[in-house]
Amino acid sequence: MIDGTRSRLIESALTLLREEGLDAVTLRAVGEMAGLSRMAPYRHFADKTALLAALAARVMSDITQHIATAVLSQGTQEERLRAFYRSYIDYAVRNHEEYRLVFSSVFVAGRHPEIEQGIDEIMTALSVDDGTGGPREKAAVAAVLASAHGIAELVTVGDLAHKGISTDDIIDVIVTRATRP
Amino acid sequence: MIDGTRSRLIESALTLLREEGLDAVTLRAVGEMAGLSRMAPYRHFADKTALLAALAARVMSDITQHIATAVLSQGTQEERLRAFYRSYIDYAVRNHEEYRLVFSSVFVAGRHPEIEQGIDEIMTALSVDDGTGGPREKAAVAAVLASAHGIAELVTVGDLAHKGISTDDIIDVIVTRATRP
DNA sequence: GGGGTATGTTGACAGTGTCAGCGCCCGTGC
DNA sequence: GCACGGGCGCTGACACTGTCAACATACCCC
Repeated sequence: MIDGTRSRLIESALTLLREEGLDAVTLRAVGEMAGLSRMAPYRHFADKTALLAALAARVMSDITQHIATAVLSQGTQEERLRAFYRSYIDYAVRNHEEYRLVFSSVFVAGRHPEIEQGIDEIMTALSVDDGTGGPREKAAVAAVLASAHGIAELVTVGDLAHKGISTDDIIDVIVTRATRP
Repeated sequence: MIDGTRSRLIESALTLLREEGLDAVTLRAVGEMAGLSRMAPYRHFADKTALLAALAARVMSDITQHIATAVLSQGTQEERLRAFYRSYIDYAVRNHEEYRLVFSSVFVAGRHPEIEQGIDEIMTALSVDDGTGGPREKAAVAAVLASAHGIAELVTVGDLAHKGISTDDIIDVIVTRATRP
């Protein structure tokens, strides 16, 4: 354990996020839950945004793991792709408070390396076949991640279920197109 | 003009959002910019979230219009699809502060009808051909919107440009697959 | 032992969303 | 003509937030 207090703070924040939502993640509450004072987080994070970025990275590694186990048990390329979409969206819908923190408006591109690294890891886990990765392959992987994320948000914000649109149908459309010879 | 003050408040909020970012959209600032006091918004919106939802709806109609003009000038189905992706992502990247408000974590599925209606409108504008819309067609339309949104967020949060992944390549992968016979 | 660094604490402050309560104006019914 | 009620607006007050400053304590190296 390199820095026990730091990770204890992150775990406290994660618990608060899961049990009471993003609004409940205040520096005071995080400090208290970790058995410390309200200003303690400042010894480990520059400010609240930095704590949230670390929390987001923590969540992303959770997502990556959740997906990895779901994908690994599958055989064909098509099955793996389908399992990826299902498990990704499943995670996002079930834990949408923490999921959406990751893409929350507090983060700006190029300013939070840990988040971008998390995205990298998901992409790497996704591109099983060709580690070489020409620009075209990279783009294909990005397309998969992008559409998975898009579906997840459309479901949680746009309430697709009540529009008579099934998540499985969307996945089916995409996977069928992607695996067509 | 049904309710002048209400829309003036929304426009003030939009100006603040564009010029100073989401954090600058406080009830006090909005009221002041509209020439009113800090509590004035409460006569027109239940609370701050309601104001933000109305603002999001306002932004969505902007997006819809921006896309509609870009798509209309195109001929073939493939060209239209490509124009849709380009203009959607272009808007999101250029105005990402307001764009991401729409999918911001303040909104929960099923609780903000104006936002869901906005999503409906974009989808309707998208499905030019078959207004009939079987479940399969609806899913296809949702897939397009989802992937466009996903790319937009991956670009603004994940900083794809610095990973050597081109937005145009992603669009190309998707459009090619979608329009393949 | 002495000093420096890492860690944690309390005090204070400006800014926020929101509840209460008060004032003004205007249309309606008597 | 006038009381009245509702729509619209205002200020006062409050609890809560992130954060700056200043101070305390523990530990390590010389």
